[in-house]
Amino acid sequence: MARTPRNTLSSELVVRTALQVMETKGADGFSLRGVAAELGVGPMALYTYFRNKDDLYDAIRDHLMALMPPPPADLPWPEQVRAICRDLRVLMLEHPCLAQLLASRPLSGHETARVAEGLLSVLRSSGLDPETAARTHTTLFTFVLGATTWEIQMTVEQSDPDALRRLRASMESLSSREFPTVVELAPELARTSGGQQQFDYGLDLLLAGLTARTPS
Amino acid sequence: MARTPRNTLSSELVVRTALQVMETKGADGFSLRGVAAELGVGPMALYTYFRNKDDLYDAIRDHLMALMPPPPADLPWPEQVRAICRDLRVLMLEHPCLAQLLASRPLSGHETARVAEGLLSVLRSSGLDPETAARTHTTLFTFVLGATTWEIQMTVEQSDPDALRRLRASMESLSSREFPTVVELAPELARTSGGQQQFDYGLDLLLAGLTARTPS
DNA sequence: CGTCGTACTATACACTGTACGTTAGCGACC
DNA sequence: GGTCGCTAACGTACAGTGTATAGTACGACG
Repeated sequence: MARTPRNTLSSELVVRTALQVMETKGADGFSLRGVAAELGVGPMALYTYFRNKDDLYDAIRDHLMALMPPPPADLPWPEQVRAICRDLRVLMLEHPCLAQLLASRPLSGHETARVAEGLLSVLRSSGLDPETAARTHTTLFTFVLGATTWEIQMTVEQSDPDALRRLRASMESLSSREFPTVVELAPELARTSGGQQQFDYGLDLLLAGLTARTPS
Repeated sequence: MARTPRNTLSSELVVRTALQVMETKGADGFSLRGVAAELGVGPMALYTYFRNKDDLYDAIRDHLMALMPPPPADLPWPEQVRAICRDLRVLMLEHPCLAQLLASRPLSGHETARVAEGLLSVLRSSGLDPETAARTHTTLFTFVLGATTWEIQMTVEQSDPDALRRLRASMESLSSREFPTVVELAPELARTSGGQQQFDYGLDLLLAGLTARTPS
């Protein structure tokens, strides 16, 4: 057997390859065996560097979070918050698997902490007390997570013509007597869902509520 | 072979059993073979009623959405919105698999439309124009989805002592020089994340932003 | 040069979803 | 009442999955 020489692997290399496989085959088509094959290595070789698949997921997540730009200084704090949230959305859109990685596993890792530090310190230095800062952080994070996850979902779905056709069919099967508002607004919902405008609309609502409650 | 008599199955029965399996074994331990076994039937029997696993997922989702209570009338519209969002959160907490079912598949189905109709009609009759109503609906839905998905995630994680221990370890490994705010607020984050209070905090921000922009 | 730890391999197991072809129970019709 | 056809449920099979366990050869170090 043409045994691969030792020390050709490293956790860095495994993570990079895993990420590449994820972006190529999608998060669903991702498998340890696929990564191993890409590396020209047996499936069990990965277990030298990661305890299991979830462990590798965590590493990929942190690898992606490293791509988050630093928060822009020299702006009023609501604008800084807005920028961070937008940056996270953009990163998730560029790497759709990130959405699933963030939603399905608890946060951990150095780079993830770095991003949290950025947002939390802005909130704290804006005058929010510790509890409110923590609550606001969680609210903003889960908002971005939910909104962007949904946005990705929609765009994936609309790129599959078969699924799109079935979705249209199920929409048109709705009685406009039973669900008048849904039928009326279906075009609006389809048109507006997704996109930066939709995201900013929700983010603006949150920030408006937030600035309204902070003492001047 | 003791062949089971014909017409012992029905889509209703399959969905109910599938839901039961999901709540028993968790959404991850769910499998078609598990459902079939529970029904005392071969795996392929399910394909008479559902085209594939995703199709069954959609049916389960709609089955759960049927449990959403009707929106309470005779309240100012922001309170109606609040009630609907809270009801959806409660339903998701009672049936944790619902979170994944909502996040991973496009919406469809009769009961799902019923819920959407409830929220949309409140928004419309509050005076919002069609586009804003649609945007607001999407914002509220994705907020509830993100916040509650995260809440479920946290509670699941905190019930697994092994994962909890590793999470604490990774928290304590953070340098308080590099991440002072994260370290400072870690207790707050752990204490406040999850729970109705956290949910209501975010919901209040959204509603405050919303009422601030509606012409009296 | 010998030895030891470990990075990688091989094999195996218990699963998964589902494509394909078969069979038998039931309702309907003669 | 007997027969036929439809189709619900079956059995088999395949290509995958994650990972437990045991083995093997290579690189570094004494």
